Amino acid sequence: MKSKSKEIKLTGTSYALMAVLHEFGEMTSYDIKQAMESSIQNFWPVPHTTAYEEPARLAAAGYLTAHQEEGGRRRRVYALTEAGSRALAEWAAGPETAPPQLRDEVMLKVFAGADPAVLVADRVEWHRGKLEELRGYLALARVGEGFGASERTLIAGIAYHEKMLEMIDRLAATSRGGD
Amino acid sequence: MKSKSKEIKLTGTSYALMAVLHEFGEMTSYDIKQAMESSIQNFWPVPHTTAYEEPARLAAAGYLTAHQEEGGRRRRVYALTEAGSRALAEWAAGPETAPPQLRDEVMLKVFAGADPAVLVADRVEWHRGKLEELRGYLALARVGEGFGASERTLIAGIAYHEKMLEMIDRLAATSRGGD
DNA sequence: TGCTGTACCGTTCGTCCCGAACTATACGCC
DNA sequence: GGCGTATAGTTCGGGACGAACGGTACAGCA
Repeated sequence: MKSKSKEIKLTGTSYALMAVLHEFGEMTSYDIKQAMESSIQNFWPVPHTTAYEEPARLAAAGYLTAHQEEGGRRRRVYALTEAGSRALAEWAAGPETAPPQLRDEVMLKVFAGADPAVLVADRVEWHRGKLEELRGYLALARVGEGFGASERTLIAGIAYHEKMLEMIDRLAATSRGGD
Repeated sequence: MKSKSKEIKLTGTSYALMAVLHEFGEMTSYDIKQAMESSIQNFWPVPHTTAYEEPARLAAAGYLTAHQEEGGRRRRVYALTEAGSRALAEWAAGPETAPPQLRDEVMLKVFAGADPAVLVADRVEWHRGKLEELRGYLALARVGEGFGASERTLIAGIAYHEKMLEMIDRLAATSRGGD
């Protein structure tokens, strides 16, 4: 209708990126990357190159505007277009969601016959580190702009890691007791 | 050394597949698919086409043998080679693991501003369904061959879904109470 | 014995996604 | 003005995904 922009498939990652732009307005790729790290990272992880490649894709399809700075790093600044906002809102309003997916290499190794002991100890450390990290982001978010989407996501992330730690505890206990 | 087979990168998915072959021996793609569904599915989901494409890749690289049946469906039967077993064992023995990754579209939608109510209700149902499914597999596994890798993975899967349900409860409670 | 319905089984293909490796810019500091 | 380091940005090859489709087996029944 409004322009002969290339049709692309909007994926979860596309929406994640647009949601960030929706919350914070104009951003460079680097800003996007940072914002994702301190918000939805836990529930939708992406490699940092996504913050460079995906906006270009979305812009080509008309969901984002892009202007490149003249000097210096010649960064591109992205913002949602009307079409982008609409697509995001429509998607968010729909009741269908794909089932959640977990990828856990520790479990995979255990499945392949590995001894859980060391792997699990590292994993516990990892979750604890994540908890600290998220609590840090949360503290910043509260000081900053009050209550927003990022904050809710961070709270959920904290709950998630706590539950995972409980799960590890429980599995360790039962395998000690029940074997 | 032993043959000029093509070098490929072994990914988590490669090892998942080899682990299944290690546990059950010779299998067709379809068998592999079924076995993965009733074991590591929760911790390493893959689309069913993987069970057809990946073994071919692995066989070309010398990690699997393949013979095709003569009549009927002309199915290919795969088995681990020496090289495959070794690669799997070495990988499983190593202490490094990639951090776990979760992808959750419900959280993503909430982040994008969606109302959690309906989404969460569906999600609770989904986890309950999974619990039933896994308990079913577990019952079969126990009747079958006794205690194996699959069974341990199923038990962990059950713990996982239970914890996720707890997490949802808790988040619902705090957002009701704390808002 | 042949038809038809349905469950089971297998493959192709275009696009998306990933991560290793690399390059470039900014800026403080000696 | 050169050096170190943190920050910012890009390329590219191949793995992964999922929609769509095609083939095979077999039971039931005419």
